[in-house]
Amino acid sequence: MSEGQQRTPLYLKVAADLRTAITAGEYGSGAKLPAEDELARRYGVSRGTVRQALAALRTDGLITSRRGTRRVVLGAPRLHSFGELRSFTRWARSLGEEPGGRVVALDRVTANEEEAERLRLAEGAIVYRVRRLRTLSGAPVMVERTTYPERIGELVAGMPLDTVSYSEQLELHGVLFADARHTIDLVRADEDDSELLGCPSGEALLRERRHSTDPAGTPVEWSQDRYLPGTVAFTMQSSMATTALGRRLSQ
Amino acid sequence: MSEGQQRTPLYLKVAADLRTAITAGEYGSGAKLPAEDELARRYGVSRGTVRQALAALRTDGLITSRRGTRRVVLGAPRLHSFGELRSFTRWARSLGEEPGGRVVALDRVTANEEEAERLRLAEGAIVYRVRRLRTLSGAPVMVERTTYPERIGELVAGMPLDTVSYSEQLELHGVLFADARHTIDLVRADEDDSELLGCPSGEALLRERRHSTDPAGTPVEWSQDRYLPGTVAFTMQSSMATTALGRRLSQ
DNA sequence: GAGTGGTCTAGACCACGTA
DNA sequence: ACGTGGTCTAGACCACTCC
Repeated sequence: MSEGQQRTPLYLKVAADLRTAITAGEYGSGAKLPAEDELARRYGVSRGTVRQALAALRTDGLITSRRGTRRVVLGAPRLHSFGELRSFTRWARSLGEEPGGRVVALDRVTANEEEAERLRLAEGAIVYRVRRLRTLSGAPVMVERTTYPERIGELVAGMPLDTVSYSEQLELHGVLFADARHTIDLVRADEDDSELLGCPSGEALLRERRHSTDPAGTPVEWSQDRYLPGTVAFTMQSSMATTALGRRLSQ
Repeated sequence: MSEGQQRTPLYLKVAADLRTAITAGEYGSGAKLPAEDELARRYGVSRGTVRQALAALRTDGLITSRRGTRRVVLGAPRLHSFGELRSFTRWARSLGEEPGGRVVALDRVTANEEEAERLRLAEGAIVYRVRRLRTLSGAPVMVERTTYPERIGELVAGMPLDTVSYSEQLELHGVLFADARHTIDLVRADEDDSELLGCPSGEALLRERRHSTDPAGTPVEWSQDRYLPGTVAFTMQSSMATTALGRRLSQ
């Protein structure tokens, strides 16, 4: 018997069901969720599976939890999936905006010290540097400077210059993104930024630096994105239990 | 027999042990961790406990994981604990810097619309607005505007004006912080910011807005912090499995 | 095919909150 | 005292990777 269907884990189905129930307002903000045992009975699964589902909602910031009382609904979160976070294109689409992009430069070079370290390559290894201007409904929003290791850069270099989403294309080629580390701070626009974004040189920009790895832990991308003021805000959720967020001194 | 000792969960001990082993360099970046069964045997715990420990390292961005292969070490993360993230004082101390603060204004007022919504209070409820200048080793770094619900504001108002850490004092009074939602973007310094921070009016500042709740899900704080450029960077970790991070359009 | 992580179950005991 | 979530165990089966 062929089982063509992709099986979703049980706990994800439970989580999805609870998530829709919450966002549909079945539990108001501040309401109490049913007990774990009750949910287990209701969904016909074990308590462990329910706990796995609830943990997912917890890290999304949808609910609290503490020993001794029922879980409490915090409210709808409006955070983004990993895909929307990683891909400008997906993010734009999820907002109903029309994403655009234009490659400004694409170079095949030997990695400098920082690139080699970030991408965990030997010094002098080949990398591809891509600079792109990203637009939202035609208006310039962000300048993206990305360095790819050779294997992935080759794929990027082979794509048409007007490719809207590299991420999606790369995924079609089997390049998977699994983890990312982000740093957000403020920088001044240099001459290139100023020309591309149409802002004064020296203007403050919101900068996100992103270091992504595939499921095997191999670095696949090292990027530096600079956003015009007023175009973007980053949001995140942290909790006593799970925190993957920090604050650093600059540089 | 009295058991005076506070018991730490087993899985946290295992996680701490693995964390130190990793940061001590026992596993180089890119190295493979022992299998779950092996770790379970080594620590004398069940596989479930090992998995709980590994999950913690995963959300810290220390390791990857995928079906079929051993977990791979990504490297030392340098993210902060929830406490260090929430408290300017704790953060500063963890860097070896000397935190300071000065209360600029403390008002007992009726909540405006935004405050009422954020703190989930009825419109017209009493809140406390506190404005403080925060310093690092004497140098101005950040202006903090915080709104507290009445119950907590009363505690804050009763503290000496030179109290360095409200957070720690509040915890001593039994006020616990459990979850927080953060938004990071860029704003222009207004007259007050400019005077306190000693920067030109209109200067770009890095802004963090923070909305914290206690373990019961009750809002305890709504704060807006404005950092001088070049003093701070925010870092975070996201992964395909667990993402509590997003990107929004401004406002 | 062997090894490994992902999912799931069933049951136990404990720590905390509330009444 | 009781209900609830947090921790922990033991065992099962599956999906994936790599040899």
